Amino acid sequence: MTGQRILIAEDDPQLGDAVQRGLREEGFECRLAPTAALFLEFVERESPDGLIIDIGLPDADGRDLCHALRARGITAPVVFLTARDALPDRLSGFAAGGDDYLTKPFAFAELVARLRALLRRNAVPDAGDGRLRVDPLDHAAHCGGESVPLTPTEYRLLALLAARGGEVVRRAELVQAGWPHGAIVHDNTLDAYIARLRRKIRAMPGAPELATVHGVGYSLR
Amino acid sequence: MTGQRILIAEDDPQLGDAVQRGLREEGFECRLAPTAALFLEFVERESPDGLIIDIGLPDADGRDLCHALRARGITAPVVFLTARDALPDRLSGFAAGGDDYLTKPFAFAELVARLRALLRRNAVPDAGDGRLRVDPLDHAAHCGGESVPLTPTEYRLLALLAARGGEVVRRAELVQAGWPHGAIVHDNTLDAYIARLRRKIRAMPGAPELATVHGVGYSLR
DNA sequence: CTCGCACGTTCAGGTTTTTGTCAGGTCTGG
DNA sequence: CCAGACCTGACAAAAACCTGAACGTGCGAG
Repeated sequence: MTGQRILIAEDDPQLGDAVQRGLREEGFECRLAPTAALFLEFVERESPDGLIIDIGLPDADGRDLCHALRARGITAPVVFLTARDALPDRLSGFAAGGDDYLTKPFAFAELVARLRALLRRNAVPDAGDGRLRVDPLDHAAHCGGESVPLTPTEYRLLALLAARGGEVVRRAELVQAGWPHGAIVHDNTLDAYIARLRRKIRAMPGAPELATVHGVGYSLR
Repeated sequence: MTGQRILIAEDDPQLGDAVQRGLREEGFECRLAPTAALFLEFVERESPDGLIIDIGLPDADGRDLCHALRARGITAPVVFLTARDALPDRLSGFAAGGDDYLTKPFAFAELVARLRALLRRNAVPDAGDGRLRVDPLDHAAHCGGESVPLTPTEYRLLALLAARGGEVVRRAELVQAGWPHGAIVHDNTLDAYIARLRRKIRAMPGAPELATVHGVGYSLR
């Protein structure tokens, strides 16, 4: 439920899917890239908070990929996944700029634990300047000096809106993010939550406005 | 890259010495503490850049020691060493606020690689000193002049909360930390312990509040 | 051995928070 | 001006949580 964004490079659809689903249940937002090329594209576009890279990708070695990321100034923590656990392999992973290394088969709980440990250390609180910040550490929205607590559903929705900056988020996307278990909710339910969020946000001075884009969705400025 | 100060808690003189010598060759400054009590003293006095802790110390569990460090606002990265590599052991290490976990016997080169990876991103996330201290040596909580004794389970829970400063700790994490042997406990059991902790904490003046974050977990302010 | 104590766990019940929905109104684009 | 989209206060059901009061177990003292 932290809403931190994780990007996964994994070509085995079964494993990739399992990891993705598991992380979502742990509250991460995540996205799967089956090739290094796609992965690079996503990284540039979405600047995720954490990266998981399978070393054996079809179109590149994961370590080379990591090296490329670091060369471009991307500093998000990297966890490598691999079938080979010989020592030289592990060392070359760290040398490439990785932060942790897990050997398949691994326990999913351990992946989560290690990822959390890395993210905890990487947390950069507060970009300041009037922007709205949704903080996974205290499950609240911050803006200016003020802050308001959020319920789980409110949190999921606002996190998505904030993650998109000022971009419009379609209603369907919001519904998917707010009710990840595929619950069926009346169309109106989203409206109601938007209203709640507006009221909470208004309580903070200098907070952005939750603007309606008629017939499409909402955006946060 | 040279001169980073590493503090090692290791009671086996042979292993401790080997690690110390090896790290010196890699250009670290380092110091060895054979007991938790000494380790705490050195940490306070020298504020090292990185910590290596053997979980099986003679006078305390290394995880409790780590808890205590985090509760005091010490944020230097921690690598655990241990002979046991069962999954619950590893998870409890991370839950204690550790950053990495190595199973003996380990390759020295890997220790260095992991330590370097951690130091590389030691951004010092700044811990808010909550004025509540948990002491692994007498298993008690201290605050202001007062102090309250804690039962083992209470200790594990409160230590995790204190280690996270004011951050929210998820229910699942608390259960994992409080019952590291994977015991199955009713959901309600955690509630009961929280209630007890609240009562004990309230007895101390100026103690932080154990706040509920509905649907997520608890936090200590 | 037996008692009392400390600790861990569970139960039942009451309280609070969250959630999904509705009804009735307002707004928007065509 | 109309239909459809949106807004919002209210509310009842559900979920989550709190707490006092047990119960069980292991252990040390007497």
